[in-house]
Amino acid sequence: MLNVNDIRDNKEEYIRLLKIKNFDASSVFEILIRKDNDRKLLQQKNDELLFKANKLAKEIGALYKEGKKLEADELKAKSLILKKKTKELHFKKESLEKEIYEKLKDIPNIPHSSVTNGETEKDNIIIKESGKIPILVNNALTHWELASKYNLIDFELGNKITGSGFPVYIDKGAKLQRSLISYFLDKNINAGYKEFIPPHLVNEDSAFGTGQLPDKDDQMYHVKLDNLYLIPTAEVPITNLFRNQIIDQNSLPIKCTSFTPCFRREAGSYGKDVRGLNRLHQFDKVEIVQLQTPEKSYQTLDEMVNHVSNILDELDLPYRIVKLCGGDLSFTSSLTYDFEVYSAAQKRWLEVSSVSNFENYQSNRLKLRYKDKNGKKYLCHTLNGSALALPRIFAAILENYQTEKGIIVPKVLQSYMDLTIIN
RNA sequence: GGAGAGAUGGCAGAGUGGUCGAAUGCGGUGGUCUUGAAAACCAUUGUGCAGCAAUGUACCGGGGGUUCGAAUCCCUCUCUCUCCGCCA
Repeated sequence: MLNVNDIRDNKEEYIRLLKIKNFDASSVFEILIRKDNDRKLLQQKNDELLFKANKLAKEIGALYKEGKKLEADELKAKSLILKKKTKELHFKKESLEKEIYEKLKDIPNIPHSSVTNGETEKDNIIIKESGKIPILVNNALTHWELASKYNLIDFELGNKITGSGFPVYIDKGAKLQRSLISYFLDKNINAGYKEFIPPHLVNEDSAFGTGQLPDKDDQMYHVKLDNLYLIPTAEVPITNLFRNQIIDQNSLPIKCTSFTPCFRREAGSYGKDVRGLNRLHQFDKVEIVQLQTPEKSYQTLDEMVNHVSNILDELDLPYRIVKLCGGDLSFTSSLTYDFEVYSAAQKRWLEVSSVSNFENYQSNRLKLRYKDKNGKKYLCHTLNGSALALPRIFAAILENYQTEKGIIVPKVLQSYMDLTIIN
């Protein structure tokens, strides 16, 4: 969520930048600034009245002690009038604040100045391509065919016990999955990230803090009886670890990593690119999260992008990094780089990571701040990315590493798998 | 699921109608002392909002109420803990 003071200070620039996200902010900003000015006036007036009322109350107390009951009763009458007025002002202010909030929550985050115009993913900019696309055997199989051929994943069993989008990993499939998780976590920990295993269900406050509520509640699984939500990503519990905190600047950046399953209803996306592991309701992901000062957050974003690149290099998968255009950028992000690996049998690029800087859009809502040497408080910048999402990496490994003899295990995974080929 | 207790500043913990934004201890920060450190001593140390500032105002789990005046009384919600039961 943006805050009004920033909007007031940077109005024209914000309007210009939000156009890149195809959001016309000019009239909303006018309304917001006007309402906020009204709010300030109300605050001043109300404080003044309360000041008087507080003073009267003290005087009344003193008079009672002196036994001057009559004079005290006179002041009481005065005080009652004041009290009535302050109550009125209080409610006015409250409703004004609510109106301001309602407007603010519908304004997307300001894109970074380097974000380009564009409507859809077609307008994204490929900033790096790496690795070479493998030449596959003649009748190369897709990952779902390979998964079934080598009995690595049973999609039918998942249908039986839950429904579509809930695969069952079996035997070497399960081990490959587990190896990838361990490998990713080890890489992240070596890069200075601290590992967390958070709860997989979160309360309303947490879902609100990272912005899934109030608007995206239909994308989360909801446990009604306890009013808890299954996490759609580790970002939710991990970022919320720091909700309502004031962090010492010296302890920034804070770097966290976490492996969790992710649960997504994916309402409305049925029937679209959903074969095999391409789109699931439950999938595993290793996430990285950083908290950083505004001055260094873009440096940190680059660092995170390099880190993810490094993992994909080691896995020897062909990938490209895409910088999202304004139209494709998410509501809450200022700048996002997507990582896509090439899945050679499907002949498709699959998104496996999305690394974003949210600047203070999340932290404003989370009340996540840091304190500098002089004790001044500022909102943190929050960043996160996948390092990495499992299913599509799994898919790409099966497809790209397939040979007539079986699926070669990528070098860096061999020690985890205790195996060099799946056949 | 049954019974009970509780929610106060970074933590611990006092405070049952005015002098309480809140004692005290621990912790943090700064200083004195010291060659340095420890100890000791002194000072300082919550957050939001409004204001250039002085300052004002709000906040003692959330919401509502009583009162001239509420951390303190009443109502309500939420959460936490303890014991019993069940169970990994």
